[in-house]
Amino acid sequence: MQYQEAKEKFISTWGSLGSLWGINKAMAQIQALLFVSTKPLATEEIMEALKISRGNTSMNVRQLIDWGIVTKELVPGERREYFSTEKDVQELARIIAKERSRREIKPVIKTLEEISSIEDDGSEKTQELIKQTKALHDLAETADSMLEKIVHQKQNWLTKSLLKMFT
Amino acid sequence: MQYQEAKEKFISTWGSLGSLWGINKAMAQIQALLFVSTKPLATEEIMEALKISRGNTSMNVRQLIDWGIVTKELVPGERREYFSTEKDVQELARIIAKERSRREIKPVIKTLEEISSIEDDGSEKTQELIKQTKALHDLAETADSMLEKIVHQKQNWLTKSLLKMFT
DNA sequence: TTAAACTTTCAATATTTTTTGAAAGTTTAA
DNA sequence: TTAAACTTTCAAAAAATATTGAAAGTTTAA
Repeated sequence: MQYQEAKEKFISTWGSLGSLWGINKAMAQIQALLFVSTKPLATEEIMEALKISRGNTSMNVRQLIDWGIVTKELVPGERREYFSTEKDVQELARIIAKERSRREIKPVIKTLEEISSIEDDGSEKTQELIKQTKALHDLAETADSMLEKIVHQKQNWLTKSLLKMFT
Repeated sequence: MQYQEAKEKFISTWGSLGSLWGINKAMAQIQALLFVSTKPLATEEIMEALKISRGNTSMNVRQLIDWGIVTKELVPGERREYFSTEKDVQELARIIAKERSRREIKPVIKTLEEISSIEDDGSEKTQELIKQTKALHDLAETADSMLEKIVHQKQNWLTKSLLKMFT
């Protein structure tokens, strides 16, 4: 496998993986492209490399910036914007974990809380609903607080956590 | 909020959450319905409750069985099949973690391994590709082995792991 | 100012994913 | 056997999601 092939394979693998971490294909591919690029890229270069439209590039780059994964690089004397992504995988993982918690897990916890606190009319089905939503609520809270604590450790959190956990 | 409303809210919340753990809406809704049901349900009852077609019900129940989340219950003297889901949330989480690792993380690790082991021609861009895919590969491996170890702990793994990790 | 060089927006279009429903398949009891 | 009671399959349709591209907007330099 040569460079070009390997690079394309990486971008497409990472792209189709987008759904796993909750972003769309183009967004994931742009991030992948920047991730292995040796220098910041401009809109035009991204369009060219991924064969996607200007509009698509613009919107998805904006979203990546929203997520805090991509930053604008201003090159002195140049008008156009260049983009680069966080290159440290652990930092990347921290950002993603934090955003997913905020965007998805937290709202679910809130909803489960609401549901599990409906009035208990004593019927078996109501009690089952309360019991099961409470159990899920507790699981979600535990998982989220785990995520949160992980996210607050900066350096080498994953490795450190692993060591603590299994020694 | 009354029982029926609460139940519907639970099913729809859980359903739209499906994407978070990698399954489609109908599948997640069926699981949610069974999760708060006080007894196993037949195809007809699921169709009725979720207003989905027979074909859709059949295929998604089958997938849930594939995942190991739902089991057939044979009621003596009845021909039709009844279905129920794992009711213990921790066991549920274990099954999901295990399946996602098998279906998604493991194949990605393999691909990253392939890409990061291309021949180093000495050029800057090749070295960057190798370096970055290696970093992702290592992160994915660490995360997956963490998941794997968690998954092997049976009782109260989440709580136990948390305690170990943050004390 | 003006206009060139860029970025953003969004309605229309294309693509992907999910769902339907009717036909085919299977199982069981008589 | 047969036929009733069920389940599965899958091509077509619908729904959801992503993408395009041209027009509108913005910024900068002269």
